[in-house]
Amino acid sequence: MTITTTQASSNERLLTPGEVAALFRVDPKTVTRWASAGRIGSIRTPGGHRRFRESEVRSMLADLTSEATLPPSRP
Amino acid sequence: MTITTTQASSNERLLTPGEVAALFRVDPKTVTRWASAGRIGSIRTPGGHRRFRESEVRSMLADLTSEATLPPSRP
DNA sequence: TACAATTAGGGTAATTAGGGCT
DNA sequence: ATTGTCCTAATTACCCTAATTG
Repeated sequence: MTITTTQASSNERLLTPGEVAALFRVDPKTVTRWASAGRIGSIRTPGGHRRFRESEVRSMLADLTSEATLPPSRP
Repeated sequence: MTITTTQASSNERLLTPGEVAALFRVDPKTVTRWASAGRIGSIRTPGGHRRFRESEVRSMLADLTSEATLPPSRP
């Protein structure tokens, strides 16, 4: 099952640095550093504050779930 | 408009390696080894640091507790 | 306009990753 | 075989003030 939420960027829900930080269990400053380093896409408000695409954040969380790929059981 | 949050694992509370280590009374490095060996699920921050699901950790702790509390239960 | 909360910056501690070793 | 400790490099957390947000 592949939920391909291909939403236009206009309808995309945006998250604040604090919300993203809560999801990753990190400090909001850390999310800012990710954006500065280009590790996560960001949109700037006219005042300079960052906003993040919810779909991108969720996919990052889901993708990094499994650490060690469990090999299939030996028959 | 009612958005039924279909978030499988994203809104799960996460714990840091140090927090998990404190709960198990082990060194944080040991928790890292568990993750590398696939004995415990882990999520990676974009920077490479690991986060662990609180529910999974609690479940593992419950198993330890029952093992330490209950006498050998198999006839 | 004023207000409380959040964020952007910059600097300095504290954790963590990774490997190797006992 | 699993855990603990030592090391370095990298990432993250907490301190501050000023600006933006809603």
